[in-house]
Amino acid sequence: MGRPPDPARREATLARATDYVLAHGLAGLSLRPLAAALGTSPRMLLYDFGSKQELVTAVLAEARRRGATRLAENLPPEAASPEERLRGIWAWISAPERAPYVRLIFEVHADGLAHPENYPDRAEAITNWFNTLGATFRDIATTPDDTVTPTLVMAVIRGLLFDLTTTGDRHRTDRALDRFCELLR
Amino acid sequence: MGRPPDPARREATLARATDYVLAHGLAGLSLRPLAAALGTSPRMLLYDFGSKQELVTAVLAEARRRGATRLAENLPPEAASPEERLRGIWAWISAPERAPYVRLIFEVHADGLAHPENYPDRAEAITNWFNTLGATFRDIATTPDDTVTPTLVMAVIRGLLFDLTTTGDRHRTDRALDRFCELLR
DNA sequence: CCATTGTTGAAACAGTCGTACCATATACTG
DNA sequence: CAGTATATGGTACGACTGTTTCAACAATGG
Repeated sequence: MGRPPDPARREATLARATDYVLAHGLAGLSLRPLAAALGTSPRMLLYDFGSKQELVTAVLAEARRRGATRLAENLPPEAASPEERLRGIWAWISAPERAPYVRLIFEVHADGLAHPENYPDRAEAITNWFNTLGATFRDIATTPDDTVTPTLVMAVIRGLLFDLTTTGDRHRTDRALDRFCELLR
Repeated sequence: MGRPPDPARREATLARATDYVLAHGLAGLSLRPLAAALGTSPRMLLYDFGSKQELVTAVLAEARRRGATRLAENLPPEAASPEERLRGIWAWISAPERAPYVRLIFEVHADGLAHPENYPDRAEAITNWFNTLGATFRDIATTPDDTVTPTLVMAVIRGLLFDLTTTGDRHRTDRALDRFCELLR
């Protein structure tokens, strides 16, 4: 008996909170402004998520879920050559529409360096869909279980993203990827 | 007339504040704990630096200055081959002793993504000594004023640092650099 | 109706933050 | 000595933080 629970409310809040975090970043996140933007109250956020830390964890999980989904939708066909796939992924991840996700990745990484205790599964949590991405390049590896080539490919992508987000110099970063493709041949 | 100013105090405070920031990170930096650790008071920090923001700016400038100095001291000789220089720089920057600097770089980068207004000269401030570093590889460029190859080299280093600081997997990241060296030949 | 369970608002708590204000101490000149 | 400039300590302000407490309201079942 009693009033039936409404799990949909928490889901809806989580989705909109994730939008908010992607738009405003993780660094200065505060319950009151977040609640105001979501049309709810800090009281309800804690009611639904228990604590700010748990809310953040849930938001990051949701963001990761979204990223993985969007990536799966936009992966170049298996049939394409490794180079075509690399170019496709770079074009996708470096597009302005992905900027909020990219920023969040760097924010989480930096926060994880200062507070590792908040990210118990940091290796998986942060690099999860980067690793998924890296698996795409397994066929340019030297041996079947070579993890080194995917690591290098991912490092180039991450490093160029660092550069691009800092300097905004798209031409130079695009050409650096071209150069890497040449080296891979 | 009057009591003579003591500029050395500000310098000493700046040096020790830089130590503190390198040890504790930028993210949660707060005047009271900082002052306590330095044996001074928030009052004096503001007296010497004007505001927290100006103090942070000064600390970052000092950290950058130190990084450039340490780098200059440890640069492999000009005579060495590009590959030897790349390996030397990787060994230097990825050493545990450089971890505080590396963390600070990633923290500043992430903060700059969220608050670009605090880093008016971000392209220079953040990438300054990375660019200095990149200049070291000018001779493996395809043309005299090629900025693309240094960009790629720096991206590999930054990307591998991201990976190493996240996963702690030194073996895999070291081998990824080996692989990059092979590609460069 | 009542009892029960889920939901929500308003307010307060205990703390931290950067910073400003006021007094005082210190070290120098004349 | 007085005069004057720098250097400090102490304190308080106003705004914020995550979280708790208490009360009320809503929707169900009996």
